[in-house]
Amino acid sequence: MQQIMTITDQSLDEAQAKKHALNCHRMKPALFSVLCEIKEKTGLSMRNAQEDESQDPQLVRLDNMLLAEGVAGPEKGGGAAAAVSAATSSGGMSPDSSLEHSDYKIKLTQIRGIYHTELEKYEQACTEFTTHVMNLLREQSRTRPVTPREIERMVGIIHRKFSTIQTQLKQSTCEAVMILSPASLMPVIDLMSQRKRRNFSKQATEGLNEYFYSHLSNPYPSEEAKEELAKSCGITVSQVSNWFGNKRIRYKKNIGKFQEEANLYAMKTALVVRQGNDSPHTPNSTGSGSFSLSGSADLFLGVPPVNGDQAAYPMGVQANGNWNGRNSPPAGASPHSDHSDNSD
DNA sequence: CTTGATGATTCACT
DNA sequence: AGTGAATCATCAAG
Repeated sequence: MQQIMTITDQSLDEAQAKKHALNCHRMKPALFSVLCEIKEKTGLSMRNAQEDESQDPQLVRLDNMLLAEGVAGPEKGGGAAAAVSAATSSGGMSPDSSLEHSDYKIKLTQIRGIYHTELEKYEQACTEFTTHVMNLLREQSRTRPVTPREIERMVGIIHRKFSTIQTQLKQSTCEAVMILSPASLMPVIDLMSQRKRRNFSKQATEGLNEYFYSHLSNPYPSEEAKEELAKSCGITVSQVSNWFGNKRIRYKKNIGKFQEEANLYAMKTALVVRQGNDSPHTPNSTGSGSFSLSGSADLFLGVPPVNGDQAAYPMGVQANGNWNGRNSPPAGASPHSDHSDNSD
């Protein structure tokens, strides 16, 4: 036993020799059975039987994003040259905008290249390390009991450790692409000053607006709804909160201005509802419980386009623009305040 | 450059 | 903690 414990202190050759000697030692079978017994008693083999191999949601998200940005997916051609040709031959684009685009494409290709070489390195290192550990364990199984399940578990642990590295790689790649993509062209200096405000994508704004106007009587998404929106729009939950905060206040300040937009989204949502079945966003959080807004509850399709001045406001908001009973400024008009929910 | 739009931040309130 | 309101900072169009 002492020989085994001190084996790591010796030189490699010495250790190899000693190992061979130990393997052939007459006491080896006895030692093996003793180790088996110890193991059984301590219940080591039973521990952590559950092997939860669920996919990391963050990794999935990053994968999707990289795929969408064209960094992950299948290779489109051969490097920067292909990128340039792709940019120049991509439909009817004006010369300078295609020039800008080609620059962007080149940068994207660079990122893509770095990403792929790093990913390759990562995968190689991972498999190398895994096989190394497996070999070690197999080797050890000659002297101590090692079940296949244990090897499997060890491999799982290694993979999980490595996947954090992978996540980091993907995350930084995403960041690089994000910095690159919005303005198509951006000096590298901007890496330092990330205080810039960037508009959300059209898709994101549409998603947010859809929710806002289809919940106009109570545009306060729950935490759950915020998360869902954040996911579907590719922004963070706090950005969703910011957006709704801004939207509520700006809507309230100038309802007339938003009338057109409101009608547009009401129409849109009505169409979706009419087409039935699961819409991409959360069902409803109006509190009224029922799902019955087929053109009545929150939507206000009947309102004709108002030109600037106030005529018929959506029922969600009262004349002074209150949703809740929150601090209500000098109302003056009819204090018809109640829960504006369920406006039918 | 000006101006309006918009995302973020801050502060007070409940 | 969530929100309204004011404000700041940046973007984008003219």
